[in-house]
Amino acid sequence: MRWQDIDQQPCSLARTLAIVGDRWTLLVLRDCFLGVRRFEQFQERLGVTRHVLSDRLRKLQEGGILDKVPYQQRPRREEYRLTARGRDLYPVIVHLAQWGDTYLAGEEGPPLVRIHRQCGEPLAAQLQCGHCGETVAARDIRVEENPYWAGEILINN
Amino acid sequence: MRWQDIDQQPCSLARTLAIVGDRWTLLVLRDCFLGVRRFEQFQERLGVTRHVLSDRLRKLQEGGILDKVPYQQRPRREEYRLTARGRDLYPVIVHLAQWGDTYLAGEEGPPLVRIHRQCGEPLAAQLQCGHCGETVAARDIRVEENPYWAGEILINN
DNA sequence: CCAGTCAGTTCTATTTTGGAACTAAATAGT
DNA sequence: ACTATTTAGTTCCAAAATAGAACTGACTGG
Repeated sequence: MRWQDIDQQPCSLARTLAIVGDRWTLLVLRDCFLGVRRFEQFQERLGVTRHVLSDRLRKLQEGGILDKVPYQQRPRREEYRLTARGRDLYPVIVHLAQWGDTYLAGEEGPPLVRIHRQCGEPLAAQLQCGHCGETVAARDIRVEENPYWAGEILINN
Repeated sequence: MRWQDIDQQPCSLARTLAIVGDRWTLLVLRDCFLGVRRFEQFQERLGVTRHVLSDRLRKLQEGGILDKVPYQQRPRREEYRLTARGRDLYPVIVHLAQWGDTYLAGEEGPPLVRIHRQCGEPLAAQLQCGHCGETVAARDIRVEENPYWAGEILINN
């Protein structure tokens, strides 16, 4: 199977990765959440080739994650801003970054600290169940299959 | 900059993506969390080429996310199991999948539902601050720079 | 002896990426 | 008027990664 056909699968994760799962894309989103909006600034900060950056920004736009909005006329120039849908990916970015903070940081410690404004402490990100409010670990979850795709997705061995 | 040098950056997210940010890798992890452990099963479920699968499993191993453990001798065969570090990536998988459930599912609805055993309801994943227990959105976070890398990471415009 | 299982490796063709140069549409300075 | 500068790209080619298929090795079971 070609990667470009991955969005044809029913799996929600596969479909999401069809938009954000390419090389560089999640780093582009990292910078979006740090306030970066312009092509030149993405390019300089990431070190990605302009060609690839252009492609990724277009895909993020098509996926409804970024909006391309003009910030000046004459010459017309546009910048990229997170949509509401895009902001919903924040937990993904935070958990990936926190995993790196925990397991991959050097002696100097992590380069950035995320402070939770409400409590003033560094954010210790956890997965929470919106229903009961409890903190959730992998083993607390049981997976049920949508009967429509019965037998295709879960393993039963 | 080449993608393979991305782990040289101080950014924790970049370092994490050096391990899990390649095509197919997060889908391999999805299957790990569904209980898949064997090469043939990953290959059949994902449709990824054996070559690439072999490469990704090796990188996940080297990154401490999977353990390769023998499940039989004669002929010796090995399977791949999530380590504790690997299980810590569960929130990433859940949030990516939930984003797809929300924005990309077809009329039939999402293919899988994750049930929170403790409360019996479908998981509505949220980002929680481990300090105060509150639910966190992107705008609740302020970012501070480690003085060691002063000026290199944040934008100040 | 032959077919089958499992976890890969090897091979070639196609696709994607990296690096550099180039373009377009202006503005600012000399 | 000419030149340099800014910004957001596009174009070109070489190098690297991926897709698809076949092949290997170490067995087991009939």
